[in-house]
Amino acid sequence: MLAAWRELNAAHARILDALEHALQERHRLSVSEYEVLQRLAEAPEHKRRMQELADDAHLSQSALSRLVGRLETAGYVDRCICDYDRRGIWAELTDAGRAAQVEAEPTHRQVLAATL
Amino acid sequence: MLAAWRELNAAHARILDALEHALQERHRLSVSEYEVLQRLAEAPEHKRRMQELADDAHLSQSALSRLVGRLETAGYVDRCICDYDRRGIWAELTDAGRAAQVEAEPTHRQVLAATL
DNA sequence: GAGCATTATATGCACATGCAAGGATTGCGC
DNA sequence: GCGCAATCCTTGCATGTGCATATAATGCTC
Repeated sequence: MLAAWRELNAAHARILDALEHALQERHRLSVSEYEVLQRLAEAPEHKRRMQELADDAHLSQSALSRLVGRLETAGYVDRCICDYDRRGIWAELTDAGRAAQVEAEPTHRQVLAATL
Repeated sequence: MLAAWRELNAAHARILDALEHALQERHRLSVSEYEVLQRLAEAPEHKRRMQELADDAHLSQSALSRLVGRLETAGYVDRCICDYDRRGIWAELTDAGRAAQVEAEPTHRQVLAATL
């Protein structure tokens, strides 16, 4: 039980480290940032609610809010208000954001292939 | 490949969160802090070099240095200089530290049993 | 043994994260 | 329609983390 947890932890740390360094070095993206771009790329209309993204990325609301803020500053994402529930916010991938995700995808895939 | 990584990530996040909250609530310890106490408890003479502990906990040197600083402040660990290599530092579990680890162990085990 | 690269740890700094609180909107009960 | 709890997001704050650097000790080369 303890051994299994330690193995899981070790594998996670190893892969995350490799991803983090490769994505940062080659694309100036953190793993969480790339993960959000990827989820948006998969989503219908390239849109997703903030709370859904937080769940996807295993982040708190506040952490995700600031992460999307960074992506917005970078021009990768637009925030727009949900029509039928004005509390909600859609994060929507821009063309530049989609391009960045497409560019980073091979790196992501290669690192997984090498470490998983 | 991607799916496997996402599953690994999800499992890790779920278990880590549960451990973090339980250990914090019941014993005022973070997961990394408990992990270090546990490794020290397992070690011969309850002693271990800083670098080894950093590897155990998957932390950077600096993060581990400060973590041991916190454990020292709490009275759970002593730092002592290595005789035959005066650059090296042993972190040594105190009686209070050992007691804290023994007290927290059931929590750790229960959470793993419930989530793993 | 003098100089220099290497190893082991600590610290200044920047930053991402979580928690708690705030502000806005919705929906439910009456 | 009014009040009030619940939901969705943002922000102030404290803190843990990594990177780069500083300090100290070792060992290697000549």
